Amino acid sequence: MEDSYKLKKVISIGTVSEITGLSVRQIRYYEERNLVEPDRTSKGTRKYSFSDIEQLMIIANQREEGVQTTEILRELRKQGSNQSVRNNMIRGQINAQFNKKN
Amino acid sequence: MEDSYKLKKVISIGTVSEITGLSVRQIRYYEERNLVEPDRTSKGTRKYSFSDIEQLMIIANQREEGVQTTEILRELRKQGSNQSVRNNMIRGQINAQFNKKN
DNA sequence: CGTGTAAGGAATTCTGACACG
DNA sequence: CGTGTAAGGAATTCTGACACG
Repeated sequence: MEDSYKLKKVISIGTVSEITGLSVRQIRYYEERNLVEPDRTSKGTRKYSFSDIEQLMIIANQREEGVQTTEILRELRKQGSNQSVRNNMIRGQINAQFNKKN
Repeated sequence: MEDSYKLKKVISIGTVSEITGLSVRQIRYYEERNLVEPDRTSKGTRKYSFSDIEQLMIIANQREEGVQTTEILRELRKQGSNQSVRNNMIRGQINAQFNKKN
């Protein structure tokens, strides 16, 4: 009836912190490094989707292995691990990019 | 990997209010009338699932038609419109109840 | 580079209650 | 019965910055 539950950005940062085990500081920092892109409410509070949370858990694992954020960013883009985006929208555009760049 | 996105209670009341168009007061009142049952964080703030939101939209429609909360409660229980619960857990128990009471 | 923390302010949420009806 | 609102307090979130490394 609505959108995909997985993609809807409705979860605030404190809850994301609890679920992922990351500190609020870390989550904000990963945004600064363009590893996640929450929505903002009219008053500026961040809202995340379940998909974002999964992305953050991938990031957390990479960080544990000592991978730097810049490296993680590359990998995320290369592998297209953000499957939700690929599955749900602009699939054509992304495919086009794949055909071009790879 | 995790649970069903639809059932996980992670959305705070302000966001639920925006999505459903109901006032925060109304949402709390429907809880008081046992029409929804959010989780509570350790510090007492309510957390709702997408399923709860759908439930609330059903309630909103009923209320617009002038149906009283007590009546809505009966209908919800009778029709088992909370499909997510039925689909995802204690299906056996609920079936048992159906066989008993109907 | 990645993350902690104290700082000050703004916005959220909570409960119990009074109001109207 | 269902919902608005003012009240006071507690907890959340935000940003920019300093710290360590």
